[in-house]
Order: sequence, then C-alpha cells, then structure tokens
Amino acid sequence: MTSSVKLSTKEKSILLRMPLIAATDEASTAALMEASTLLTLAPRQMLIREGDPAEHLFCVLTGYVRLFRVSKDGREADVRICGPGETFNANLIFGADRNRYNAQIAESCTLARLDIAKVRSMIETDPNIARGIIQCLADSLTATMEGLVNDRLQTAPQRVAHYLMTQAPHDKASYSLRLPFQKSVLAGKLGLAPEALSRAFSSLRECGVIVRGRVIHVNDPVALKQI
Amino acid sequence: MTSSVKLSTKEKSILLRMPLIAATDEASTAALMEASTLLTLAPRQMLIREGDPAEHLFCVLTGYVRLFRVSKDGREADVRICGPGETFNANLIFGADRNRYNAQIAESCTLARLDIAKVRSMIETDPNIARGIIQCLADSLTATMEGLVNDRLQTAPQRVAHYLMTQAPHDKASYSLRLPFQKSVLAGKLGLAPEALSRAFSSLRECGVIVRGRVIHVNDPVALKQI
DNA sequence: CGAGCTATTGAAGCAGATCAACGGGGGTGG
DNA sequence: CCACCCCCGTTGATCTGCTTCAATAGCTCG
Repeated sequence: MTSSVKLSTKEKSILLRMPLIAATDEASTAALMEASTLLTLAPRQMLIREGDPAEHLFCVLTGYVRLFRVSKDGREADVRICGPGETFNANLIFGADRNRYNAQIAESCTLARLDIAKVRSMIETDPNIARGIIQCLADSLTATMEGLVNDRLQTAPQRVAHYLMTQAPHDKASYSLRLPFQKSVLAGKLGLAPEALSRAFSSLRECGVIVRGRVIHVNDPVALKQI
Repeated sequence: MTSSVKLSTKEKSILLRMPLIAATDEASTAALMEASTLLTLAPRQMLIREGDPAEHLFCVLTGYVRLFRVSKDGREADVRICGPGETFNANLIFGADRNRYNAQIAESCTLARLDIAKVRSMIETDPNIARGIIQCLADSLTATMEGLVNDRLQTAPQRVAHYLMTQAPHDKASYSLRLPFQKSVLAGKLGLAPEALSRAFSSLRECGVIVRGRVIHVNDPVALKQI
C-alpha cells in the first residue's frame, strides 16, 4: 500500500497551507510543488532508516510519522512525532548525507517528498523558499527543545498535563479531545514507557481528566495547570 | 565588565571561520559583519531572559554560553551549551518575538550580536546569508536532537563516555583533554546533577579514564566505546 | 465472534535526584 | 609570596519516579 504519484488538485490545496510553502510568491509555490512527489503509506511502515543515504526531505500532509533512534542494545527512543504541516530531514540540506534517525509511519500518512539536491539549489536562487526552510527548521528546533526541557524538568503527570494543555481549544471551561494516534505513540513522544503514561493518566483522574479509549475529557483546565 | 563595540580586525578573522558567515560571497560576509556588535561578558552574567522581547541573535566567538529554562518550582534545566562558532536565538527570526530560554555566560565570552530584524531583511535579499542561517539552524537542531536521544537511551556513564568520544582527537590510542568549562556545566549539558557526573567519572575509572581537575586522560578509547 | 494487538494494573528493581557533610584547589587579600 | 577563605567537587545515605516484567482486561478488525 505504498504509492508515489504527482500531486492532485486536492493535495495541492493541502500543501498550500504548509509553513514550508507559505511563501507569498506564487512562482515559488509552484516550483516547490513541481518538485514534490506524493506518498501514501500504511501504519508501521518504515520510511527511512538511520545511516542510509539521505536523498529526500519530507512534509507531512496528513497522518503522523515517528522519528526514532535505536540504541546498541535494541531499545528505541523517539526523537519527534511529526504531524500535519511538519517537515523532517530538512536539517540535512547542507549537512550530513546520512539519515540521523529512523522514520516509521504512526498513523496512515500522506506526505510530500522533495529531492534534497533540488531543494538545495532552489534555496540558492529563491529567497521565499529559503524562508520556508528556515521556518521549518526553526519550528523543528523549537519543538525538539521543548521536548528536551520537558523531559528534564517535568514528571510524567506534568508532561501529560502539558500535552493536554497544548491540545486545548481556546481556554474553554472544559473540553474533549481525541488522540490523533495510539497511546503508545504519545508515550514515546513524551519520553515515557506506555505503562508510565497509563499511570500518569490515572493519577490525573483526580484533576478531572477522564480517559475512554482515544477520547479524553478535561473537566478542569485550571486544576491541570497547577500540576 | 560588559563592553559593546564594533569589531576589530582580529575579531573579524574569528568571525570569518563561523558557519554562519562561511558564505562564499565577500559582500555577504561584509554585510553580516557590519550588522554585528561585539560583546565581552564575564562568567555568571545573564545575557537574555526567558519571556523578554527577542531582538538579537548571537554567535559565540570564544567562551561558552549556557541556555536554560526554569521550572515553576525553581529548578533549572539546560537546553544547550553553546561554544565557539555556535549560534543561538536564530529560531526566532521568523517566529515568536520572545526568548524561549535564559542565557548565562558559563565561561568568559566574546560574542557577536546581530539585530534580528536586520538579519531578517538580509535573508530576503541575500541567498548566501539565508544559507548561513539554515546551516546554523540545522546544526542547532542536530545538537538538540542528539541531546534528547542521549537523555532517553543512555545512562550517566554512557553519556559521559559519549561526550569524551566526541572530544577525542582522531582515534588516538590514548589522549588527554581539558574541559573547556566547569564540571557543573558539563553535568547540566548532559542532563545530570553534578553529583551524578562525579559518580559517572569514578565508574569510568575502571575503563581507563583518569580525572584530575579539569584535565581528563583517556587510556583506552576502545573500552570506552563498549560502555 | 474470535484472534491478536493495545492498554491497564500490580510488584519489583534500578538509576538518578536530593540532602548533608567533608575535602581540596584556586583566587584574593594581606 | 603566603595564608586564608570560599566555592567547586566528591562521597555517602536516603528517597522518589520510572522502567521492567508479568498477568489480565479491553479494543479492533477480520
């Protein structure tokens, strides 16, 4: 269930809303789209492998991709979970020619694939595209820093509470949300074992957090902030 | 002991070797230098504070800067330690207008300060400068990812061993090195309490790692890799 | 409706944080 | 140049939080 085709009108309209392509210039947008190939991938499928030659950068249109690395003794640690609008492998444009992590599909994905060499040369000539790439890199960096800091100074329940807050609609008194991926993926994203995530959720029950399957109800956002 | 002046010839020659400025074009280099102000700062001094308006990006010429965030209960966690050639606050060029972390001088520093707005407009017109920024962001992202992954899948002795390996000269049979900053800074960089770093060092003694003050001697790089 | 994966819960073990006390080295002032 | 002092680093003891292992319960999808 892998396919690889040029973009349809519908996918182009999705791409138009990406940070990478939010350049004001129409010609830049067209050039980027021309260089893009659309991929459709099924969950669990491996997209790239650590150490392999890096030839593409990717932009997630729908679904989620899990970037992770494997230690010598076989344990896996997530680097980042990429959702719609997010880009990865952009740090390799002017750098190493090898992938620095594995990428696996977490939820059924459509993504745009761009040839790194092509993007590199576009940057040299088109400031709008350069700006798009800078934006992507900055977003990736911010997200990764955030992950690192949260790992270092928050406990498991705090990380979960923080995640729920980032997913909150504008300061509603209470809200429900549906996890966009499996709990095991969320666990990895937060740097926890699945069991630890489970325990964190149940410890948050007393702050008005109710979990049923993928649906989570937050009764008291204020109490959540206190954790 | 804070000073802020235009660049001397000597400092310009240092700047010329920075990734940020390693643009082939001479005019681009000159423009960046023109926009730079030189700062000299003493250890422990605060350079920027989380939440303050972000007006500058910085490039370390000599010394070390510690980027960290503070939790609600006052604990500090390092985001990154920036050494010579490294740049920070570049992720704010097209993004948030507030600093996302505190910056404190770890070792006596000279650094170049660039106005973010000025850099932003230079990017729009000069592809070489855009490329420099992309390079910086990519390096920062790679370093931060590396930190996150190491936190998640390495123990304290492994992190220290890994650090020593990154500091090794080209695969010598044995080598000495001098820490460029205090051990407490290294501890923070590795996501450890100072006590944990100390214990890690003494556990590495049996792999031929000898510590005396800031000087570390590595007898058996091969054994170190096995940890 | 059943098979297999995903999530929960319990129990045990471990790594690192924290607290406290001590020793040593470098910088400063005399 | 020497002595003192302060701060950094070390070491020990305890404590907490997360991982790991194991067993069970619940979903989801064929």
